[in-house]
Amino acid sequence: MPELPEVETVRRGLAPVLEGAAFARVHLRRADLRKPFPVDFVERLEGARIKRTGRRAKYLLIETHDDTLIWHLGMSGQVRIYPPGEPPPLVGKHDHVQFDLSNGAVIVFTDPRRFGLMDLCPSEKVAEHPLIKDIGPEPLGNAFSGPVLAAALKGKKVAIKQAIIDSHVVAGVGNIYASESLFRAGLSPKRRAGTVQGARAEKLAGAIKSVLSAAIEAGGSTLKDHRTTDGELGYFQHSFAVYGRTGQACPGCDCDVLKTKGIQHLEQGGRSTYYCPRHQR
DNA sequence: CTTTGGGCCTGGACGC
DNA sequence: TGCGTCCAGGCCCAAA
Repeated sequence: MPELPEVETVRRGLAPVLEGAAFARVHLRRADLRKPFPVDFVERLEGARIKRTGRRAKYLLIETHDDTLIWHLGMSGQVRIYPPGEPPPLVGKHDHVQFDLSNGAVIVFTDPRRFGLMDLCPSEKVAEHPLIKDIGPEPLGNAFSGPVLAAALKGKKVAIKQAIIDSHVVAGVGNIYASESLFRAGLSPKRRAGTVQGARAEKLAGAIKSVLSAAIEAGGSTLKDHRTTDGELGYFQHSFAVYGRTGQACPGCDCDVLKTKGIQHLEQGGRSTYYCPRHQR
């Protein structure tokens, strides 16, 4: 499911409910998702007070005094908050984890495809965690800029589309926002990554920032699975310029769909890419 | 070192 | 209605 904007949307929903509360009970309904849960997962969390919520790339970071819960939503993960006083939810087939909080709220993690994962890590060591340590800069942070992106792309022979979904290059950009960013930057997804330097890198870095920021403001994009923690749909999918719009008119140029072919679809590294060949070079 | 491809899972859409 | 096939927002890891 989720790329950076969807995970950030979930984090923003969780923050006011989690911060300052403690995990009262943790219900684990299976031993593993993509990876096994730590054997002492429940006992380490129960009773722990939550100091803050964070996010690194597509990982949610739920920081308690001792441990930080590192939580990935995978492809199909959803997080739902049931406020205090709501009747306890029925346990669904794919509801794998439930957190009962000291403030009475209940958090349920549902993940049909089970590509999500949870791990625990001493809070002071999160940056060195194997899942986290090699991730590139946060695209919305000051550490990400045209020159930084250019340096990461230098010498790369893969297509720029594949380069920007590589988490070592920049954190949190997945398949949808890669297409959308390249559209905003006017760059062809097929262009060799190493040729994106100087002004082109500047433009692409700016495009990544702008599209991710806009998507967060819209509560993310809901294609199938993504929901906010209230169960609401995101609505940025209505703002897609190219993703999933094969054959439709390009919103960035005046190409006549009857004469040209409009938005095109191609496959790169086994993933779908969408772009306008006239608008993007 | 970089790049590619397989694998992990389920469910929904589609064609017959 | 039922069955098979294909596709999906991620990412790890082995192999080339």
